[in-house]
Amino acid sequence: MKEYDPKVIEPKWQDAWEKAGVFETREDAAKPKYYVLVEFPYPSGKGLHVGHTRPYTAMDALARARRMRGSNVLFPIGWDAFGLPAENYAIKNKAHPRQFTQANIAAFRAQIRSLGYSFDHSREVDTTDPAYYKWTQWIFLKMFERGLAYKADMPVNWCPSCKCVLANEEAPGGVCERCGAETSRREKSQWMLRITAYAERLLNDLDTVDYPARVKQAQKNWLGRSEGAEVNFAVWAEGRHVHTLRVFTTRPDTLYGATYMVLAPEHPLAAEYACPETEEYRRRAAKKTDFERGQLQKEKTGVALKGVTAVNPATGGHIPIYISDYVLMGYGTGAIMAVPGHDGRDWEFARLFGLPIVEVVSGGNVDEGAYTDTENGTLVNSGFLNGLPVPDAGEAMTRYLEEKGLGKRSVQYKLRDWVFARQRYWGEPIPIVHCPSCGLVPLPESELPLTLPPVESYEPTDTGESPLSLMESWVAVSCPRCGERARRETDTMPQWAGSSWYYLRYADPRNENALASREALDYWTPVDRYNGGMEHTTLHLLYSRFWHKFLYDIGVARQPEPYRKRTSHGDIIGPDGFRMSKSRGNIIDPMEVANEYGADAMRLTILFIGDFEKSVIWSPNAVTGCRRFLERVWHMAASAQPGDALSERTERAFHKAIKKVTEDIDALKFNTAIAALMTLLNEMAEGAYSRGDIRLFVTLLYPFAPHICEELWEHCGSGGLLAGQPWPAWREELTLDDTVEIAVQVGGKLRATVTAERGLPDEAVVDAALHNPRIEAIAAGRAPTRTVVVKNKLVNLIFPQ
RNA sequence: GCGGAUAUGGCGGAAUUGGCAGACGCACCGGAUUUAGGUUCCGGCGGGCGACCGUGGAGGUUCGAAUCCUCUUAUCCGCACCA
Repeated sequence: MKEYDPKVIEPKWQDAWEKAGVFETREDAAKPKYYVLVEFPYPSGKGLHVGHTRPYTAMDALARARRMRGSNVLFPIGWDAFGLPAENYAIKNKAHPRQFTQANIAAFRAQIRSLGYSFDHSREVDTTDPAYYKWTQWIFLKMFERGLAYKADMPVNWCPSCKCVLANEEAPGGVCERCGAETSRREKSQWMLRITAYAERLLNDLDTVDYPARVKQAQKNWLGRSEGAEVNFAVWAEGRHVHTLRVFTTRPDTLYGATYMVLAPEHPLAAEYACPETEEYRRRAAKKTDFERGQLQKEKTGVALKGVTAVNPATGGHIPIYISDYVLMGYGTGAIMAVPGHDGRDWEFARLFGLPIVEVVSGGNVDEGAYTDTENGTLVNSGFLNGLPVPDAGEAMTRYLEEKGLGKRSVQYKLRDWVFARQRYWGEPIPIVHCPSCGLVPLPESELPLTLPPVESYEPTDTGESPLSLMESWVAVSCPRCGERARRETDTMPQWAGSSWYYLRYADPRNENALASREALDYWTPVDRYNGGMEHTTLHLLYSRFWHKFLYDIGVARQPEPYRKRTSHGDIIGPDGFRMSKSRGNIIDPMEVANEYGADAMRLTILFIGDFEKSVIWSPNAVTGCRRFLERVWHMAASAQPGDALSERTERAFHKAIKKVTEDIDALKFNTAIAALMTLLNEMAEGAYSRGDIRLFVTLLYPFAPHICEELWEHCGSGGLLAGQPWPAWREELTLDDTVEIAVQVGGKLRATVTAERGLPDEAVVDAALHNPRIEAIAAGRAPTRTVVVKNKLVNLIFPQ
């Protein structure tokens, strides 16, 4: 037998799998389906990185094991190929972004293949393919139909030097990524998706899915549910009631302590009662980016709104109204009642402006600072609430407000609606026409897909519009409703669009009449396992849950939740302990590792290096160990005794390992599964072993290192592909040894061990322990006052002092 | 500030309904094979001469704690003026 050479055997088996089509999946009612999903990659010019290989290798092992265990496994891959790098490439090279995208996809496909991933390539999807984005556009139209897609004025980042609208990611720190100029905020009419309409269901249905606690918690925080009340404050000007100002508060119990009100600078009332001072403040606030507002969070600023006061509905007293940018227009009503006695921000602001601070919950010292830790407090200075504990007082005040028509119980979410437009070329065109008489008119479904026209320049325009806006022949269109001259929407969708429903398309990727057939969705969905990065928890994962729920509501999706179980891999950190980055020069290229040590060794290393769900430092030495292990498997296979019979000597070791490996793969404990195989190999090496033993061994190793296992399977004279073999079963009684080592403790400290038959009665175990010479010496003739026996494991003896 | 995690040998990490801490691998040390080796094989490997001591630190519960409780320190990750 030749030396182990991954460069020869790996392509050999990749070809064999492809030729046999073993990873191509079709519906089969006779088999249980199992849908394993990984986040599809953005095909960048840089190729696969370790961030891809960890989840892909892990899910590949799971998929391969599940196939052998008899499931009909759907393990698809595709390309999330819209996005800025392709567009920047196009700008630079004056070429269509498709060229760049196609080349990258080809490179990714080749790399993925060379690592031996068992994806079903016959089901590939590409978000930039019109046959795919036809359905992305279709979903958008359905949302528009139901009022979930709408246009609204939203502040955007504006670079005055590039004359360009930037996404938040393109303006880190309030500075244009491209030219370095300071960006400002501008109002722009933008497409929005009403994800907030689904906030409650997105929150409640988390109870119905199996996600890691940290993922659920992050989504809960992001959704940010708060219970409280809306309270109406009458606004007076020139001696009469001119407005009613609604505020949201989580603390209606503190209403007696509300000594002033604050409006967000963007609040309409602030414009109505403007004076030069407030206008100046509003201008300055408008210029600040969100980032700058955040930076200044400690220092309060503001201006009084002159000529108006508000009436505190509890006290009946008039209180002043301010504008300040510590109040956000995007949350609640854009106005707050300020309770400086019990809110740190209000306290600071009140101090700055010399406003009254009233204590309404006893226990703190409001002269020193806001007293906020009030769960167990009692109300004071609060009329009918005096003496009530805080929770009861909140309840009493809410009831009072509702009875008097002064307010009502209310729930608020931090979640904002989703800005669903980019002024870019390389995205799905939004299939809407602007008609002077009909307004926003959706394209008829029959005109989908609305494809991207070729343009001359891919640069955004001077006005910050998409380059599509310059394509007069494309933009000018007759209104689908009235036939008059109208113009197409020229914004495109954000990159999150295509990835919000791709897992449904995999079920039926070539369907021209529906995004997927009902039969295919009934068979394949929901996704059984979805693994992805923590960084997608609050964007992609939430967005796709939202789209899925919408599709469920209109009868397309078959279940209310898309993913039954979500898992999240930890990051791989550079060998120096820092996050991998170009500037640090600590990037590990998985293709280089695979090239040097083989794909199998690379896969094994990725899985063995640490707990899959935790972040781990890449250690170059770990590859050596894994490669060495494979070499050892190879050499042992070469020198195995002929014969198919399994050795009796290692029978129990095998049954233990089968159980361990099977269970660990399901639990994503790949590191311990591989450790168990190393242990097993060590035991095999202690004596003679047959080709049959090797065959069983490579069957167990196959999900992790498939190429070498196929080669050795063939070498051992077995027919067919290992990929098509059944997974071995274990017998529980053979996973246990018939003798056990029992730890003997005295007073909880280990003093000896005794060997005993499994299941020996407690008294006999104690007896054996007491006859151990070491224990006899300690006992010195005394009898134990107490004995604790843990069956087959341990006995603890307590002797009198 | 809020929320979530993590802390175990020289290193990566095992061990969780509380029951022999350090599985497995790396590195290292010794030996064999090898004229050579990113080879293979065998042995050793938490600390301490020892009684013993050891899972970030301090208490506690328990016959028994890496594991449970209280407090605390450090690091990492989200979110962040959310009323």
